[in-house]
Amino acid sequence: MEARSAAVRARGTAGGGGREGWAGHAESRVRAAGHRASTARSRVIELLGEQECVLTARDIADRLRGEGVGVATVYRALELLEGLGLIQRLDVGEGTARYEPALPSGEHHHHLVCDTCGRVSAFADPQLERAIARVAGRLDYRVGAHDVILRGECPSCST
Amino acid sequence: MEARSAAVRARGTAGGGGREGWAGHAESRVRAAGHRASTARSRVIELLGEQECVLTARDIADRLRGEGVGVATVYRALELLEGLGLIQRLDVGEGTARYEPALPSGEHHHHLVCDTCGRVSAFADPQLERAIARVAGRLDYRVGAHDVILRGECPSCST
DNA sequence: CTGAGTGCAAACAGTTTGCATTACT
DNA sequence: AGTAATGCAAACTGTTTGCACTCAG
Repeated sequence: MEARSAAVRARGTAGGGGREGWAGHAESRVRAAGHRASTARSRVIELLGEQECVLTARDIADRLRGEGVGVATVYRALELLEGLGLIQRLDVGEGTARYEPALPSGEHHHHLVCDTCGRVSAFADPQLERAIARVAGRLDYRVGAHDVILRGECPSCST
Repeated sequence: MEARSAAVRARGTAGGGGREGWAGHAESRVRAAGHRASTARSRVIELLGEQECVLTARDIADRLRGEGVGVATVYRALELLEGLGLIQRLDVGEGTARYEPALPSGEHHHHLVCDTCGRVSAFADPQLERAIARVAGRLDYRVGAHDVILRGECPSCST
């Protein structure tokens, strides 16, 4: 079995991959929610859409600073996108939040964090999802979402 | 099925519950690792042992300030205890880490976070553990630990 | 005595917020 | 023109660190 995220290509604006679709989708949802189409926010969406793996706010801010986009704007954009359910925040515990596009299909994955290099990768497993759904049903709790984080050593660090 | 943590009573220094055992265990492990038995650190351990649910560093610092224990010491104690595997850090994403005793038996649970009141509770589920073990085995990754967080609305908030 | 451990305060990192300015609509 | 959105810088929050002092061994 393989870590799913690796299968998603980061392709700039060219290809027809799933993420390009996401950026467009996000843009129109933001529009539909009554927000203006500002360039700064579009850059943030674009960047998130191009990326195959999770990005920190700092990653985004650093790469957009050259284009005159400020940190505050990045955070505000992320806040908006998260509020609309267009991105998902991931907290692996090093004090820095990471963000990734939430696919409209609802299809999602979970994360592997390397204790050595800190890199975050992704995996998906339907049986795990089923186990979670089952336990969520048992509990006296209205469960709406879930995160699973596996920690250990990635292949390149364990050599 | 029930949220397990609720079954663990917080009983001060009186009873024979599992956590009292933990405090003693932790204290001797710290000793064995070559550290002195300072009062401040003992207070932190004691407090963690009495508590039935996760505590933030601030919770601990606030409650120990009266006894002259400083914030830095709390963080240093938590760092040490985590390094020895005696406590487990939990990050639910609001920027504040939470800590709870790690039982020597290796027995552990996962957490429910209420999106409304922010309260954190616990649950355990052997089948979920099995599902995680299975997926961990499949992946090309040396998985050493895992966290599962379910988010939603707790019974008292969903009324 | 000696140094591990401490408390305080200053330093830090990530994130949020106030406000004057910019630029979609 | 009107106002959402921005950029900057200052404010905040949680955590870490430098340093002189204390107390367990």
